Amino acid sequence: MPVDAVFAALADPTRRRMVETLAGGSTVTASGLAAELPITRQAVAKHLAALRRARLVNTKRVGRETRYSLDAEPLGDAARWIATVGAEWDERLADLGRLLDRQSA
Amino acid sequence: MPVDAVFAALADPTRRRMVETLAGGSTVTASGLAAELPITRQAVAKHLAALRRARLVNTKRVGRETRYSLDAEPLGDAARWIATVGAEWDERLADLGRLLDRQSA
DNA sequence: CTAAAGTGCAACCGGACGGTTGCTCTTTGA
DNA sequence: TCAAAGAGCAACCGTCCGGTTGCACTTTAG
Repeated sequence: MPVDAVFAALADPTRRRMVETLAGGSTVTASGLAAELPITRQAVAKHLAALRRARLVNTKRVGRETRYSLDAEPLGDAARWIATVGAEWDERLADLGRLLDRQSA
Repeated sequence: MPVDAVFAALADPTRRRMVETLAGGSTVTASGLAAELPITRQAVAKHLAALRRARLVNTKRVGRETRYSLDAEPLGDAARWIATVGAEWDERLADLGRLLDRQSA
């Protein structure tokens, strides 16, 4: 299941911060990203690999640097799962509400 | 950050399946859940503990059994994060964000 | 009263994870 | 041309995770 990798990727705060940075539409390199974070460039590269595993990020080699950009489509899959489960929950609440209305009348 | 625990909880397929089961509104015990899964009762208990850490599940002790029920509210937090970062990318995610804002108001 | 059911706690195991250091390779710019 | 920049690969370390077994405790049912 690809949604596994998406939720796993989003579970790490460093990775979420990276996604937030990329959300503006900017492309970034591992070294550039590491300059703004308290971790090593290699650690950043590992996080970016996890995001790439979740298809949340695209890579493009330009000369000696690798530029990463966001692909938000897998986010839709995760959101869809949440919305589905939540819909059943809301349906249950709707049922409970109708029951209470009937009993109070 | 509580959203850490939510995404981490949803990253495991067994845990997502449990949430789907609970989404119907039913309450369940660790033993009852283990009967339908290919894992031990103790493993189920650990998964339920992870869901409880994410506030996705409520516990209620009744006699000798512990009954678990779903609390979908933290799902809204996760969905809201996704909708925020993905709003510029996907109009559907923007719609989800507006929906969540309306429901929380 | 006693045995079974349901739970909780603790220890253990293999593997994945976050992070580091060290090295090599390619590309670029002065 | 040659050193610096950017990246990739590999090994290592401590910790967490999913899962198991074993045991003790409480509650229920016959």
